Amino acid sequence: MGRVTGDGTVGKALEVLDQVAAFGRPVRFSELLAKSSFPKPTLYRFVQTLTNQQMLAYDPERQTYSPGVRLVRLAHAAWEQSTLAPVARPHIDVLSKAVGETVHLAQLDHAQVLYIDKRNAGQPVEMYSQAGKVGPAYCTGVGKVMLAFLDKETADTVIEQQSFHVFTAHTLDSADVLRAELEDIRQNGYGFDREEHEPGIICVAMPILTDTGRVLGALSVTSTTARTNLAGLEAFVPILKDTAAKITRDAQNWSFPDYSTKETTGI
Amino acid sequence: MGRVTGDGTVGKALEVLDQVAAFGRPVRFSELLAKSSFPKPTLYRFVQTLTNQQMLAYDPERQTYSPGVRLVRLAHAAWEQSTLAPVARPHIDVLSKAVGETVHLAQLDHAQVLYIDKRNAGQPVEMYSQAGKVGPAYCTGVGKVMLAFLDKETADTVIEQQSFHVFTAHTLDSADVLRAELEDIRQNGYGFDREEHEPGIICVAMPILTDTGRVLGALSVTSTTARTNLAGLEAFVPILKDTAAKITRDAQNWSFPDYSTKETTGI
DNA sequence: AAACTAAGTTTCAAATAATGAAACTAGTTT
DNA sequence: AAACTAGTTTCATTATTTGAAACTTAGTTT
Repeated sequence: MGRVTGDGTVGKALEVLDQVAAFGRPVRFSELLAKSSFPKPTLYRFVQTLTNQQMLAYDPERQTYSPGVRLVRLAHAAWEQSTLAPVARPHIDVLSKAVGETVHLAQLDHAQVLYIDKRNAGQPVEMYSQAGKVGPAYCTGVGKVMLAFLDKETADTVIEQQSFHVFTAHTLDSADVLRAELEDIRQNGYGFDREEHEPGIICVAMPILTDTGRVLGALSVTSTTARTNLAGLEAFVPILKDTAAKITRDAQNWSFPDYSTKETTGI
Repeated sequence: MGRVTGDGTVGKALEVLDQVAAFGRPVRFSELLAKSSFPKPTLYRFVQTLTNQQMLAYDPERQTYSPGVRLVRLAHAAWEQSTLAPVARPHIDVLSKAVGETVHLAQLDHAQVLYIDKRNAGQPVEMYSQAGKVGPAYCTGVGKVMLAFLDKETADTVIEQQSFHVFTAHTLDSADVLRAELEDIRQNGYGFDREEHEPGIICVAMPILTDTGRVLGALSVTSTTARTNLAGLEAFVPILKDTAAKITRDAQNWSFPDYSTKETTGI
């Protein structure tokens, strides 16, 4: 660990913010200190500053810090402006209704899959997976199809960063096995998750590419082995391909209004 | 508008981030410069740093900046840990099914309403599209019920910061009118939005308070004048009160696991 | 109750990073 | 080709950050 930060004070403060978020629960100053490479007073001042700025929230009762609400506000702007979500939304709605299964929209963030939208079709079952959640790239459908269409150099960098942690009996557990799988995906134009991340959970995934072949993101339809199988999911390939094409089209035509009138919005 | 930042370099950088988000669309460096109080090279370096850090995203084609994806990841952690959303989720699900109308969960952030969850009666969960959105406090149901139960000092500060922009013929347009309305709300224990923000849109709102009366957030059921009226919405008061009470209870019992095992999660 | 311990907070001189006027570069328009 | 605009770099000055050490609580042990 202890990666070089660069970007001066601001970079260091953001590193602290990431560390707090990485805990996944409210965390005490001393716990943070134990994991941090910063000396005590330095870390202390960063935490104070971030708390003042509402980037962290302090619970005086438990004496713990967690990521603050200001992030929620900022992220809404990010989601609307810097992700595929607003462009893809209407198409995902249609897709979701047509297939009657859970649909995910994801992008690549560093070496991880970042889920940016989701539709629970049928029953709103189990997991509250939400926009903003991250997952591994090497063992998810969306992750693999995005990796498959990256340029070689980027792909190598990203593959190197995969943990290849074995989640199930089907998890691809090395770069070599993964590379072979990616070659297959390039041939087909789409990919599967064969219970590689969670037992019983399978999906078909389709990359969303620009006209020039650059990876924008990926779509997937998820189901369970109890309800269907890979052949069943493969039936969704045409509609997935169609949806991806529409998102590509709209993403390229996407242009932002050049007036800055405050929205009168209705929630 | 040239408010003092404090918190040194980090505070200034975050001010820049807010400014970018405030545009609500991708923005050029020069546009940002025109609105910013920082000299050109200073602003330039902040924007560079924030872009390096993925807090901003740069579109080289259009030469514009927008809030970056790193925020989406961080906000997920904030949403799960520093808001009422995870505690309220199951209760809102129940409420939403029972009332068959749109349900909102909000908190107060500075002087604004921050929506942290939403259920669209018809469709299943459609997250993040609305979580993170901010709205005015003086002319929304959730805003007013939260203001009504703040301690006097905080309330005064917050009321002072309201714009009292007139959205509709029913918008409360001054601090005095608002204060009278808040008194009413304190009497009743709940409040309405009588088309104050958008024509045709009405809601009942219920505060979520701790045992000691501190404001945690607010719930609302929204509908349209085409479908119902205030009397119709008032029928939801008992179930709203019940839901709020359950959220209060769970929020107080809420305790985080003290192990930090990485989640094996299933998306 | 004194001594010990751990967690959190403050101090302050030294080290470092941020600052911004001015100058420069690369496009665009007159 | 001159004038203008947007974006970028330079560098001496200035201000902020840094962290070892000391201090303050609050909790625990002897």
